[in-house]
Amino acid sequence: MTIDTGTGAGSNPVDKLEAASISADAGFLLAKLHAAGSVLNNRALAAFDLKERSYSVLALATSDLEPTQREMAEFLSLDPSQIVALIDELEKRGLVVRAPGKQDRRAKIVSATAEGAALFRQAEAAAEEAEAEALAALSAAEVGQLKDLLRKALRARTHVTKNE
Amino acid sequence: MTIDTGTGAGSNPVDKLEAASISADAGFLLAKLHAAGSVLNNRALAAFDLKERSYSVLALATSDLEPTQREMAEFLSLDPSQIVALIDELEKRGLVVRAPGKQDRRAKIVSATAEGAALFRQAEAAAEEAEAEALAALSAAEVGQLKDLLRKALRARTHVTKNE
DNA sequence: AGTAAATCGTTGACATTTTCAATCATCCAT
DNA sequence: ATGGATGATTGAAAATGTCAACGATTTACT
Repeated sequence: MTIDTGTGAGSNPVDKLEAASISADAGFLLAKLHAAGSVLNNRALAAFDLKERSYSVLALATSDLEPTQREMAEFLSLDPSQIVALIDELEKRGLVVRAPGKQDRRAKIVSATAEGAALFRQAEAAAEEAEAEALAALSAAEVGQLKDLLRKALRARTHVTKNE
Repeated sequence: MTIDTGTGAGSNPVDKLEAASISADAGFLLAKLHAAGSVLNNRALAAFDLKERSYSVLALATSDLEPTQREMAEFLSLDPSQIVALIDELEKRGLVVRAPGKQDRRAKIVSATAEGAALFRQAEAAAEEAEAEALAALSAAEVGQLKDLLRKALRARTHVTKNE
């Protein structure tokens, strides 16, 4: 695997745009790093027939938190109907199962099968590699700082919904 | 100094999922904050009939950097054909114009009209407010840190394209 | 207990966004 | 000059996002 770091000599002609005012925008920087990371993530996960979406659902199902579909939807900022499709797919592959909620039988608790958990562990390792690659320019300490800042920014989030 | 936000009163039932391993993933945190920020951004920009996408294009057009469409596409991590549509729209509204490239007449340099620049300045103010809201939990110093880390992570980026 | 309102998952329709191949015009190297 | 690259554009196909409606439950109220 050759990591083609071209930045040395070439000085991409696009770099000039970094002088634009929008480069100072946190949302823009966030979007860009997220986009770059997604590519690497999806590339790594493709080996397991997963995408970021299904991977994150599988991650929640593998935890012992007994998440319901609705909780997943909210946590992942997805529409509940999207969760349905993702779980249908994972269930068809025998990676997760739906069980009725204990106190609320409308709800469905999604949990990973043994296979699902095993696949997740492998995928997780690949995802961690991808993350390392995406953040290669940062030291371990800086990665920690970055995560802390992101978490802190998110924590106070007053549950932003799209409407209203 | 422990800033124990949140858990006191509401304690959303979804918060339990934060214990999932995926919460430690930088890509996931990035995605989540980006999603939350986008909602606020788009909400703020709607007042000017702009979305994040058209806003960022307008931002580049307003700069004196004379970006071509291809440069915009690469800089914004968008497909060139998407840029076409965005600029068609902005041009129809009289906010930007296309001019043939100086050395390369295939290329088209996009620049804002006076109206476009004026609209951008207003929209920019609104976007800054939205950003402040999205990052309200961070101090000014922390916002600066966050931006620095994001920029640093992006700088070394070896121009990741989707296909190999 | 009985009823009305709210919630969960699901489905299906529709809009928006992404992705990609094909095309024309222009540029660049030989 | 000719052939191979590159920039913009178009259009089609696939993937995603959004939303309203529905049956099955739960919850709140009387």
